[in-house]
Amino acid sequence: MEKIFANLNESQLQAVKQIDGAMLILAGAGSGKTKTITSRVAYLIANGIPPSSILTLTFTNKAATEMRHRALSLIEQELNYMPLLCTFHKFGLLFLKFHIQKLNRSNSFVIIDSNDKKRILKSFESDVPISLTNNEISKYKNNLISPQEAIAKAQLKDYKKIANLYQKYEEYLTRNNLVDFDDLLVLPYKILDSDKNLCHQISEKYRYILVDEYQDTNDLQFKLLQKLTTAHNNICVVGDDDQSIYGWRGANIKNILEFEHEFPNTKVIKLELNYRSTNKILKAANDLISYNRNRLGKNLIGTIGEGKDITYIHSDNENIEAHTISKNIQELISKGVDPKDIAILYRINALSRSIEEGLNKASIPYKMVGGVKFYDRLEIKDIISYLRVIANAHDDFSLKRIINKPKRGLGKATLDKVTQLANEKSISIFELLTKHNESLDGLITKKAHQTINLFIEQILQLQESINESTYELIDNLEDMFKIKEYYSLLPDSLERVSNIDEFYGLFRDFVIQNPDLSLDDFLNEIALQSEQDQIDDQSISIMSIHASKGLEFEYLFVIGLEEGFFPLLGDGVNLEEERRLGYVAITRAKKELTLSSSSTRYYKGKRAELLKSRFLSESGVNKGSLKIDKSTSYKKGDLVKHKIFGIGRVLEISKVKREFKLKINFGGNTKDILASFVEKI
DNA sequence: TAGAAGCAGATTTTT
DNA sequence: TCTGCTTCTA
Repeated sequence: MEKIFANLNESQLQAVKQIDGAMLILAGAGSGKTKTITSRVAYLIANGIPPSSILTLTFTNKAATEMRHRALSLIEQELNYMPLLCTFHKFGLLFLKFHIQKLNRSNSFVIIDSNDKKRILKSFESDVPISLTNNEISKYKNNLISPQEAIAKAQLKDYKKIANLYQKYEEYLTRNNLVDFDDLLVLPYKILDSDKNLCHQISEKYRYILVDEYQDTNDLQFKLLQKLTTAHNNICVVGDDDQSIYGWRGANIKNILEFEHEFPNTKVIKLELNYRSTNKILKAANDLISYNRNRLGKNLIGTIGEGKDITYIHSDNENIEAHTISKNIQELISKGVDPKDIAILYRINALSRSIEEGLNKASIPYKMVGGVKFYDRLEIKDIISYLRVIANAHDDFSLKRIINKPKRGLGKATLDKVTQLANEKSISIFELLTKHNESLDGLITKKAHQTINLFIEQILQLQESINESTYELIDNLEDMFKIKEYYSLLPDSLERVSNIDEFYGLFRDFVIQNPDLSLDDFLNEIALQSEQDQIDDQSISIMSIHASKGLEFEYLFVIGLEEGFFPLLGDGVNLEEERRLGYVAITRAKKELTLSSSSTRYYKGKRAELLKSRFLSESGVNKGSLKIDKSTSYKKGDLVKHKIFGIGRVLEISKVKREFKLKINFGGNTKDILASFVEKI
């Protein structure tokens, strides 16, 4: 027990020691959130709660892994049962493995990732943009709206189309026994919702539920938690409303703001002591976030001293900015600072280019976090597609991806004909090629037909081979299709081939470590795995602010503090969420923070003139920057000045998400403009 | 069928 | 400006 309590402050101790009931732990940045949650798990077990009745849910595998390690290091007794500590999605996967048959589906399903989803949608050939369709389908699913309901509800033409695509997509998934990320939460919810007994049983099983990063839960995750707590009220959530930055993805900040109302007798504990940053950095963060209204309210209190002033750099353009920052970083490194303690953050990935150039010129090695993910790489996706086809030959989608890779002379023309015929017969392509092989006669060239037959033969052979040994599958696959050889002749061959080797190694490891699991299991496992951020020990890191969440750096640079870039302005932008992003960015810094802005920036082929970000003044870093007075109000008839349109008169004032939108008449031209873009004169 | 040229579109993205 | 995808041509 002493080991568990060691190094916990009073509020942390309180959060750890209360076993029963609902609890909301508001954990500010750097306040020892992980320590608290893992100590709590250890404490529950030390108090005789069976590990099997504790469920801890996180958002990332990384968080889950780290917590598992830390919790286990605190648990002193021998465990014959590990407490389940995993991501929401993994939990959904485990649940579906046992219960998906309640929906009349087989548990040999395969998980598809968001790229696969887009490709499937694309194959439906619609004139509605894929990204919109993709998002809307996700929304439908998360709001538990069925395709039929969506079709019935749709008013606009495009939405009718989207609703139809949604239906097609869902049919495609069930037909191919595929499951997307949304399904991993939606389907378990549906099952629990329709089967009260099972719901009660599961809730009884997990009598103690902990949720990490609660501010990022969406409506469905909330509903799922309600189901899991039908038999009790033992739910402990940890989060920080000020760090809610995934609203655009469906995370609902209301979940944390209204937690106390949803779960009876909630005990609220605030962790405000910060063990990460200097007081100066914390003050900037506190000042900035104080401009938000939609928050529970808390302050970060420093524990490690004043520290240095925040540095502010303003440059004429992004190249000078990159140069200056590179120089500063060189200086830090020459003073003996470890490069891995340095990071550069930006709001949008497009800003990385100039910085990368600057770093390259200065010969500073860097690691870009959150670039192309390992499993998203072309060569890896190809091999995964091979494995998928071997696991489930009716996966048309994967089959199409590999049927001409390596090139075997099966082009678009052939493939289109085959696809069309399969569609006509309402069977999978594989089925067409095996059972109705003769129907291809005359349809495609003789050569193509022969090639297809050989290909099918090879796939069938590999399918046979896994019954004997999964371990050798990879070697057989490589022997048969020479994928490495194919990639060794293409650009970036060195990297690609080494990626392939790494993947092969991963596969073999998995088979050795999980001899009972099937190829399906392997595929599902990797679908849920994002890249483990292996931050290179040798180099500094550059990444988006989103990607920096949960990380910390001694020396931190945040670039692009300009109106329009950060905060990003435009359609559907939520200024408070932008501000929370600013808060997340600032609170990543431990020792020294540098904020940087530029007067102009090349973006989408144009050089844009920019104003300094309001966040600079709100955080007290640059008083002279654009200051948006909380009390500034416009009246009809006020004269205002716009950088481009010049002087105009306000005709109308409306409010969009806490921002004022003005209708302004510029010499006869009427325009809608956000108040932050004009100056009152 | 495979490369070359032409063209739209370009926030953030834990799973 | 740069990327990734479609269309064009040998």
